[in-house]
Amino acid sequence: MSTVELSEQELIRRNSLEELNKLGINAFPADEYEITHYSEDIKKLFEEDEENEGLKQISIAGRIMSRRIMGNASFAELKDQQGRIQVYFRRDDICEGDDKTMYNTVFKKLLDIGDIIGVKGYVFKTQMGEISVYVKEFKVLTKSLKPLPIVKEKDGKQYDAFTDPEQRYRQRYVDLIVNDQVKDTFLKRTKIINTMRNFFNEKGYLEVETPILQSIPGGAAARPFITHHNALNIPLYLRIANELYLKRLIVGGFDGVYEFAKDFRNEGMDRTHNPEFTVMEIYVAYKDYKWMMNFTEEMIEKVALALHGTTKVQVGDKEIDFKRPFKRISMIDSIKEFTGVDISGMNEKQLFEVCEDLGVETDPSMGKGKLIDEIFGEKCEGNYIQPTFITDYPVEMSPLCKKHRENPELTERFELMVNGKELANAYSELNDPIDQLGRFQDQLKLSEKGDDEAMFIDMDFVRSLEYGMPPTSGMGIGVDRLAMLMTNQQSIQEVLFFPQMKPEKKAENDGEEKYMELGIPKEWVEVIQKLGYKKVDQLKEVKPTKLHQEMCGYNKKNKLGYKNPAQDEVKEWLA
RNA sequence: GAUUCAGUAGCUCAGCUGGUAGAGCACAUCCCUUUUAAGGAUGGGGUCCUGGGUUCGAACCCCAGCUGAAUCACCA
Repeated sequence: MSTVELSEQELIRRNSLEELNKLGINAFPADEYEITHYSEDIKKLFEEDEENEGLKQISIAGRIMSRRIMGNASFAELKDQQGRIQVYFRRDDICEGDDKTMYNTVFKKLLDIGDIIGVKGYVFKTQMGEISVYVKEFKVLTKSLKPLPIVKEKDGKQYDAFTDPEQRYRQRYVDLIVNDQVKDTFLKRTKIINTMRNFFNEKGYLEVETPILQSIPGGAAARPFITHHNALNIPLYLRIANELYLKRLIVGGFDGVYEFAKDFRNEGMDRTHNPEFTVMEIYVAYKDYKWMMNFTEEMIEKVALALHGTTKVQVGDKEIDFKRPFKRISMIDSIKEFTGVDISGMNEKQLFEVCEDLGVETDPSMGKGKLIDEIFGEKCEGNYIQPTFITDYPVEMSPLCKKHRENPELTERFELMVNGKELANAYSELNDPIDQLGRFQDQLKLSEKGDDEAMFIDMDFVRSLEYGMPPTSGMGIGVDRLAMLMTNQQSIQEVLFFPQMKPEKKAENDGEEKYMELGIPKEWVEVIQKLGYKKVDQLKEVKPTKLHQEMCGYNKKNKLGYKNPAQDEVKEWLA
């Protein structure tokens, strides 16, 4: 990077780095630094027993988050993995002899907020009553060259918070450094996943991995991302679901399999959709969707308890209670409840009329299932704030789901609605290969009719069913959305470390060489670009005298100390 | 994709009706002290998102674009 592009504060830090080197201090040392304690543990241990022998000699490391520098004693705040702790530097303790460089120069002048240091010393309590580390010795572990946003806090209120969403998501590392509450969300996310994983493992179910690159993107209805395999010379798709692979494993004889899967869908992005997202899918043999409802309830209740110690979770301005059992209602009953219309047994034409009456928008490509789904989505879905199982979906909507044991127009399917949105989806899995093939073919017809999200046919999956899949129930749950609910975040970006963003646009400069070809000295190229002439072509349009003046002016203003070019030289470059 | 709002110092944000670019924190220099959003004084720091236009004059008005956010649409 050229020096003209650096801010004043960055230049000062680079300068400090050089000064450290001159003092023989490596600002990026290679050797291990021993850590005996972390910040929060120290505070806890000291609270319990101020005479704790283990705290008389400790070694910690972390990032400097604030400094209060005084004459011969200073305070700083170190941030480590657990949190923050104050450290106390005294000149004459750090520098025992006459040489006070380590304190006066290294600590006071050459270190900055953001630098990572290691500290050895003992724990004590200051006059102000704050548990702190008395520094006997410190070591520079990493110099930070960019200034951090400064966030101050008092009584839980933040001052000058680092809030710009774009910067927070693009530079999540900065977000994590300065915004302590962000880390907490992600710790909870992991805790959610671990709770589920332990729950499954205790039941003896097997965690598996299935292909992400698939030649047929099956198992759901969505537009896939396409890529290409060179050696095989075939298109491959990033998976939109892993369902069909997990069921193949049930065929293969595993009675319970699950996967925390990244899926990819090439669709719109908004507060609840990211192109890559995490879904947990689980399949258990010899069970049905009723069993799965109980299982799902139990799992979610466990997650809430693990996170909050209670089943009640605050989400926005609502309190959601994940205590078992959840309410259960069939889709048809739900529609009856919210619209007063009983749609059972209606044909496509009648359903179109119902939609018209209710003011639900339709289009001619819609089939029965889609119409019912549309009514439900418009009129019912948003009403389910407390966890509710919606059961028995129309057969057209669910090509992988077993027909209802009592009504062949319906399927044995449920979705779990929470806070007005779908959270989980489950079936008694369709295991009749003939029925399955027929449903796939119906999907193909839909796709020919113009439905671009109808499913692809996976003949190998049908073949696997022909060998026989035991009756099985499967469930999928959106992990990101579960994390949003459980951590009270309104945006999926807040529960993904690195949400998808548009690429940062780079200012398109012509390369240095192009300028130098014109005879412009290297040192001046930066200046000319900084003046706004990012392309060589732009130079052709500017008067040499003007450019000459601008260059000399810049040189003077920024005290670069370059030798100004003669006007004739400038004229020659532009000739 | 549509609409609305926003983009000014490293960060958070002011900037009136178009007239010399501002504050707090951070940074630098000096003084002082077991301080905690903790001191005091002084100072440096800007492509006012980009490109056009209107104007004697644009951070401000107009047009186009870029980036982000919210709502809607599409999409589970």
